[in-house]
Amino acid sequence: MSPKDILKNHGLKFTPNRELILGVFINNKHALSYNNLEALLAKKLDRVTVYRTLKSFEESGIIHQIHDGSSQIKYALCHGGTCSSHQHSDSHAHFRCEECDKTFCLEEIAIPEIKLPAGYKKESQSVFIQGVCEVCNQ
Amino acid sequence: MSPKDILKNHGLKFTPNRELILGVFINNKHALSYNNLEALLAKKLDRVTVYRTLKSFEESGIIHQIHDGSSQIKYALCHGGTCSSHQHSDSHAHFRCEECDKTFCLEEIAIPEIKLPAGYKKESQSVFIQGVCEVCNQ
DNA sequence: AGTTTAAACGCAACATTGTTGCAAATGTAG
DNA sequence: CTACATTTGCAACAATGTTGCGTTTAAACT
Repeated sequence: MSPKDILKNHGLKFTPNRELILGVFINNKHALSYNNLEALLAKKLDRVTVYRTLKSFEESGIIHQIHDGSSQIKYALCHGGTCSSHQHSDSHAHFRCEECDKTFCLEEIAIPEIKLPAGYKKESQSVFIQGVCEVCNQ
Repeated sequence: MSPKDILKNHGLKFTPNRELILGVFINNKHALSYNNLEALLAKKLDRVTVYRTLKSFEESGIIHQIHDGSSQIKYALCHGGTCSSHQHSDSHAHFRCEECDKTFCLEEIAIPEIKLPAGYKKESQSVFIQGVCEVCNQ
């Protein structure tokens, strides 16, 4: 699906800036911070535009936030079409490789049920794993 | 154990500032960000001092970092004496209550083994759960 | 195609979070 | 009590993110 179609399907206007930013996500399999994004964007976009674009992508279910150990919030494409506005089915685990320092989604693995102590109610959970990825572990 | 003893046991000098900050952690069961800490410290300490104190507490195994969904890093006391310099046995889950907006450690619950895809090597993992805590869930 | 209109954009300014260098103050060992 | 390394506070800086506002632009509608 082209960037244009993705934007339209999520009810967003198609603009050159959005096409650029979405393209960077499509071409990179790992999660991106604002910092990463800026480095990958040849053309300089205003910082505000980038942040606002990230926010609208997130709110329309195109990307989701990932909090890895770093101080920056990273973003990655949502897959499977299960994400929508304000309801991210962000149920997969995230993995950061300590060698290449990339963070990505592990859609494949199942996350076992985690039991809370009595009295607690669970709304969402996130599992974050650090180690060495399959590319670096060779 | 008094703040003075805790500091001595971890090889840190005893100073009024450190006593104050450690006291705030002892009196609060939940994790604290710099922001929280500043609000709880009656006496105004310099921002630099607080950050440096947090860093030395962390490096000596008194507190550990917690990354909850917020943009700020939070800290909580290490329990069980299993943490030491640069080797935090941070194997428990963390929980943030959506009602009282407090984050704390769930030392009690066991975290099931999470299997990675072939080729990946796991070094550490963290489990973060959001929901309603036992106090608010009534 | 031309007009309209709400959305997107860029700029300036600001807020928060965290760090670095340096000189002065202070805790602790001897 | 002295000496010395550590801690502290100040000033300055850097990174990350937000807000307000006037201008531009995508796209819907004649």
